[in-house]
Amino acid sequence: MGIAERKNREKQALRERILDASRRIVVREGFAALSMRKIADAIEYSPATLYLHFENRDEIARALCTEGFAQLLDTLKPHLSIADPAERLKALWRAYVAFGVAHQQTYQLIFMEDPTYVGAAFASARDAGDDSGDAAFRLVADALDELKAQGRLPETADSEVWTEALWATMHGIVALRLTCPVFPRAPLDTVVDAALDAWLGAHTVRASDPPEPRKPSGKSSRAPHKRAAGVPASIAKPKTPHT
Amino acid sequence: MGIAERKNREKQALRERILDASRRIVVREGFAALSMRKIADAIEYSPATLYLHFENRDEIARALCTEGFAQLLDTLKPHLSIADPAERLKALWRAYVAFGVAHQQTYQLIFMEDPTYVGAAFASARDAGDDSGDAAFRLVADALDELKAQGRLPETADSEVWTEALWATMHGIVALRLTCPVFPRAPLDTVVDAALDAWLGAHTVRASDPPEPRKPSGKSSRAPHKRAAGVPASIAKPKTPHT
DNA sequence: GTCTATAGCTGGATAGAC
DNA sequence: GTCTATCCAGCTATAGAC
Repeated sequence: MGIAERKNREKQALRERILDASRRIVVREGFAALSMRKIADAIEYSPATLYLHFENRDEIARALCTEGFAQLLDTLKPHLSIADPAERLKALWRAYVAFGVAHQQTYQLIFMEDPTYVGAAFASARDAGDDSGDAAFRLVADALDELKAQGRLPETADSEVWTEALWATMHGIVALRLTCPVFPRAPLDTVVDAALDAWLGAHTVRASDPPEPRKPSGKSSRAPHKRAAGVPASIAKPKTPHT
Repeated sequence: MGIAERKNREKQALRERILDASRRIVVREGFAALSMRKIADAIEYSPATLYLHFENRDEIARALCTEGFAQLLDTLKPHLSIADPAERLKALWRAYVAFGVAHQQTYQLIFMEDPTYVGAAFASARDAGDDSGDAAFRLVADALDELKAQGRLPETADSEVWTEALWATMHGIVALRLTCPVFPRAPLDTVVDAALDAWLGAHTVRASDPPEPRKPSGKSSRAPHKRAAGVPASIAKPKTPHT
């Protein structure tokens, strides 16, 4: 069956060339500029040929999303080994923002273009046995749980909710940066770090601070909370139901 | 000059009809679906006529942005009279997010479409004597300063930076909501409130806490934002006693 | 001021020859 | 598998008649 295999390889190869060309176009000119004609030109095939490898333009777009999403996750991976959960989270989200800014068009394609694209990226990651989309979610939530266990986050913090909120924050920073010229006036890193500090505390690891004897009382024992070591009041304080 | 005035009025009226029709199209079908042909159809004029009132499609888009931006600011206005700065900020940002979700296409047009549009909205608000874009910025920053003065925010918090970070957070929530189907899993309000609590503290007013002595200079590194008497024209109700 | 008519372009997608 | 040729649709914008 050597012949069939070779043909298969060649087919795969062309598919790759199509995606390569598409990626280059998107990166250079943005997703709006991606047309079948342009791709065909770039790879020196006729437009009709593309349809033998992809059903339509959307399928190419989704393939690019999947790729880009995997690339993003790869970028984050190295930071997972950081022991301290707060530092780990900070490194992760800094890398996330850096990716978004460095790969504007890719980031935009994945998260800001067509709602079906993100879904596809998540789903196809799932299908690939590579549960990475949801896994990334869990990694953040787990780190938050670690922090909570160490008494460094309010007990009332729901790690699922916080995960989404953190994501929104970082996405917002990237998104505004890409589509809103008046943002930011401060250096981007400053804003990122301010946000991370607000969420996770401005502290470095406080080995000295013993995990606080958390009263299970839940209700705000309006504590003599020393606003310890740069921990923003907002975070250090237990949540009280607001009026 | 009654005749000239009537003609002028009629011209204005048609301009309005064009914008009305455009707005309806954008709201119903999204900005991408806005074409000169479609507008002309909707108002039962020929496409050519549109060019007598607007230079091109972009100018119509920018006009819609300006409108939408003003509408957004109007939505926020009522909350400016809230005395407690934390509560004021929470109300403002909740309203901001609510606007974004309720007027998806408008929000998207202003902040997520073309980078030049936001700029135009800000700028034309400025030209109208109505310094509202920047004013909104200042209102948030001022509220943060109040909080700081009351010792409810860490002294190291740069209110300019926090303003941008808060904006990014809320924008991220809206943006993800609009373009990312997997977000949020938790109810949207929950995420919004979690974010607001994280930034501003879950506390209600603590009258017992003595306002901390305020350092006049702070560490606001960037601009010499003097603007001392610069109370915003349109938005600034008698509120905000700023420093 | 308003219309008709149209130039001129870009695009997705397919039929049918080779 | 690949190409040529082509259909059809949509768009912006303008020229010139009325």
